[in-house]
Parts: sequence; C-alpha cells; structure tokens
Amino acid sequence: MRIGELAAATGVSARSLRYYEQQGLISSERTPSGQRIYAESVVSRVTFLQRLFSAGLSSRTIRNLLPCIDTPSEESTAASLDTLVRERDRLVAHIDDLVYTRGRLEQLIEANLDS
Amino acid sequence: MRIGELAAATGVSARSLRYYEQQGLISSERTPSGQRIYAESVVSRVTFLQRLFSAGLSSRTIRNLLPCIDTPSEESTAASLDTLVRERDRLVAHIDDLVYTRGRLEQLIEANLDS
DNA sequence: CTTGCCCCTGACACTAGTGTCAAGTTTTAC
DNA sequence: GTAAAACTTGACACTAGTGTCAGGGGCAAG
Repeated sequence: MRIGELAAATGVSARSLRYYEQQGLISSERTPSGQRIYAESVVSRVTFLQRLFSAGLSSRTIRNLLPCIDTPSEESTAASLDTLVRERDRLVAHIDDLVYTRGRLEQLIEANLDS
Repeated sequence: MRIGELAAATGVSARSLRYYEQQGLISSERTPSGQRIYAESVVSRVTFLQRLFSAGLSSRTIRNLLPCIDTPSEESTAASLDTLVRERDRLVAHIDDLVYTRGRLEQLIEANLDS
C-alpha cells in the first residue's frame, strides 16, 4: 500500500508517516522510482505508535522499546525491556494523578451546580 | 511572599510564575518598586495550576474556567462551567485511553518476560 | 557604602510533532 | 498522449511552556 492509503487507513497524515520513518519507527519498501510501499502490518503498528504518542512517549523512547515489540523474548531486548517497564510505571503514576485531578474537577462541577 | 519564596514553596520556577501571571492565571500585589508580593493562598492555586497543566489543559482553557474556581455558584460562570464539564469529559476519555494503553504495555512486558 | 542576593523586563532558544508550501517526478485515468 | 492526482525531498512555521541571558534596580548585613 502507498503512503496515501496508509494515511487514510490510520488517520495519520502522510507528513507524520514520513516523520515516523525518519525516526526509525516504521519502515517501508521503495518502488524503483522511490515511492514508499508499506506492508499491511504497518497499519496496526502506526495505530499503536499513535497510542504511545498519546500516552506521552517521545519518538526516542518509542524507538528504545521497539525490540520488545518486534522481537519479543530475545536477549537483545534487555535495555528495551527496561525502558518498557519504566514507561509502564510512569504511565501508572500519571493515570493515578489524572484520576485525582478528575476528582478535583468533579468537586468543582458540583460546587458550581447549586445555582 | 516574594516570587522566590513562592517558587520554593511550589517547586515552580520564577520564570513560570511570571508567565502564569502574564496569562492571567495568578495575580500579585506590587511593592512601590515593582516587586511582586503574593498572598498565601496563591500557593495552592499554583499547585492546582500545575495539576491542570499536567492534565493537558492549556493556559487559555484554564483561564476560561477560572470563574468556577474563584467565584463558584454565580451566574457569570455559565460559559466557565461549560468549559469545566467539557474538560472533565475530555479527561475521563483520556484516562480510559491511557488505561487501555497500560494494558497493552503490560501484555508486552509479559511477552518479553519468558526469556 | 559596598557587597551580595534577590528582583525587574525583554529577548531569544529549545523541543517535538505537525502543517504547509515549493519544485520536481511518477502514476493513473481518460 | 495528456491531464489530474499522488508521490518525492527540503525547508520553514507554529505552538506553548520553559530555560537562560542581558542589563538594570532594590534591599539588607557587614
């Protein structure tokens, strides 16, 4: 599939897809003339990348844990697994914080509802 | 209290405190020479601001809901309350998304642990 | 009075992902 | 074969909160 199709399939702009490739997060074949050709599996990869971005991971951090995604259960993923666990912990802490904030907002809504 | 003390008390840089004031999120008295003097109550305000920033609210959005914070239960907060509810909903959706992402990361950790 | 520390404003830099434009090439459709 | 649509690289802009530096003023302790 070409970049326009991938963009349509994932909702990610072609600009961003090229950026992801530049950051080493996705890969593509090239036609003889240089146009990118993506495997079908890249769709779910891009979706997952979006999810990680939305969770606040940087492209650098994501690149660090790619071995855990691409070749699970191999020795070469020691540092990758470390990054993965660290990001999970960071995410858990952030969720806890957001849940508390949600409570604060709901208190505020209640206090403003008795009008 | 002066800006250095407020910075120490909140862990927010003086630079950021001046920025918050510029954005209309906090206010201060001034000494005749122009130095900022903060009320004690600004400490908790700044702490809450940090919380909202960390939840992804922009300073513009925060300013919109300040009426709900400063003068709860008044008519003038109709638009403010609307913003508040909208942000609460956005936050709830985001938390749900992050919880799902946490599950994905934990699946990934598990898949990489059987080495 | 002077030393040292704190404060003031204004300006510029940085990050990091994305938008957008330009100029040129390739593919597709008629 | 020609026109439209899609692709290429490269470059520059933007956001928004923060860091940092410059050049100047304020104020307390010695």
